Amino acid sequence: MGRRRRPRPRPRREHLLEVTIELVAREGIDAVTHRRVAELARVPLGSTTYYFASREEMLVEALKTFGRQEVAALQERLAELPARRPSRKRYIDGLVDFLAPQLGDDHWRTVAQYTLLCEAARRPELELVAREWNQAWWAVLEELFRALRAPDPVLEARMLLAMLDGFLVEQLAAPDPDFLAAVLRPALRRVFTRALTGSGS
Amino acid sequence: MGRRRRPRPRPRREHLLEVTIELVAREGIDAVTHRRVAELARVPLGSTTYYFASREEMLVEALKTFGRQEVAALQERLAELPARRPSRKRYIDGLVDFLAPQLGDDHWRTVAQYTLLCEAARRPELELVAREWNQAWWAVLEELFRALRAPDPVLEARMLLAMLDGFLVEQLAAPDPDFLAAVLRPALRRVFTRALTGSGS
DNA sequence: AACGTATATGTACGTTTGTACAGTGCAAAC
DNA sequence: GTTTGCACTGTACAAACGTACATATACGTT
Repeated sequence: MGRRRRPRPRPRREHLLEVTIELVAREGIDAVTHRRVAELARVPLGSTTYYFASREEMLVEALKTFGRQEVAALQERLAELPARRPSRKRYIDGLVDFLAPQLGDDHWRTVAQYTLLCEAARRPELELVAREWNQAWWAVLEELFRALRAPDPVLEARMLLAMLDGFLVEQLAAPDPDFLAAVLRPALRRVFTRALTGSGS
Repeated sequence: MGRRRRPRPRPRREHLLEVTIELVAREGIDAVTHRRVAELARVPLGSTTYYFASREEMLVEALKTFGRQEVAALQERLAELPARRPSRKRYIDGLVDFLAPQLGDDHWRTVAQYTLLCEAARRPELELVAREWNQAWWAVLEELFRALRAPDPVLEARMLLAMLDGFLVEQLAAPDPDFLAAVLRPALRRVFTRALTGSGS
């Protein structure tokens, strides 16, 4: 919680992990080599083998750390929605605001996120992080639908998360500048309206 | 006519592309090297440089071809749903049947699909294929909702595709054996019921 | 039979890669 | 003041890599 007032001395290791993730997102996993990471982090080559036993470990560690950071960020952001008597509109705006940066400035973080999921299909060590990430979101959305007195918050949450995932994945490849207004907001409106009326089997 | 040695009915190049995609899905893009591809395809190393100008070209070509194959497969499968007077149940079953293999035998194809999308975020050459894939699905689902007389087939289709994408991405990392019955089918039921009543803004 | 061309392959070369490791500096312990 | 231990780094090297290219083969044309 209490943030150190030292701006400089961030541990080397964490810095390397950050650079690695950025590299994964911007240039692909191929680009993650000891030398490239060292160059971007402005540390000597030896550092990369000092802090990590192998390239594999460096990469996996970076992905895990990143995934957990995203979960933490989500929960932190969640705390900013106190919402005693939540309105539907407020939640829609909240979600839109939450997703908006992912389509712009934080675009590369989204790329990293879904690259992580793809990689988790192949690497058992990443399965847990992927699962944690899903569950964090489910919890958030489930809570949300519960607060809105939706009849079936659990399924509702799973459906909404899937939809948001899908939208982000689509935007990965072919970003649409008008996506927020043209698609996301209407879609969310529809989801919330329906969830509240409880129509459907 | 074949002298004696013509066991290769399929052109070499296509075979290399298939092997490349399989490698991407099963071992990651890292694993795609000339030597590894040649080994798996059981062709001499020289072949890989003969058919492709560079590793880059081989990889991109493989991803593009794969993407287009998936689109073709989708439309082919679509033809098997003639459905003059479609019932809701029939479409649900159709979609479930269509997605089911992706979670089992064809799991690695799904991995390849979303790896392709991630890669398209970084490589402009892949943007078009990604877009084509999206549009093919939109067309299919839009048609579907239109046939069912849903009030807003366009938005409906976009929402459903996003949801399906999302579900598949989730299953990538942490496959749930009971996913079809426990999540997908109920979710689809709900989507279709709602779309037909037309509730929502 | 001789030739020409497209297809195909084995080998070799310069680079990049992961990683080991001997060495350096430096602060605390003695 | 010397020793010790540890955080750190520069260098070296075998292995793997992408790619060029000279050579070989197959086959239609002449």
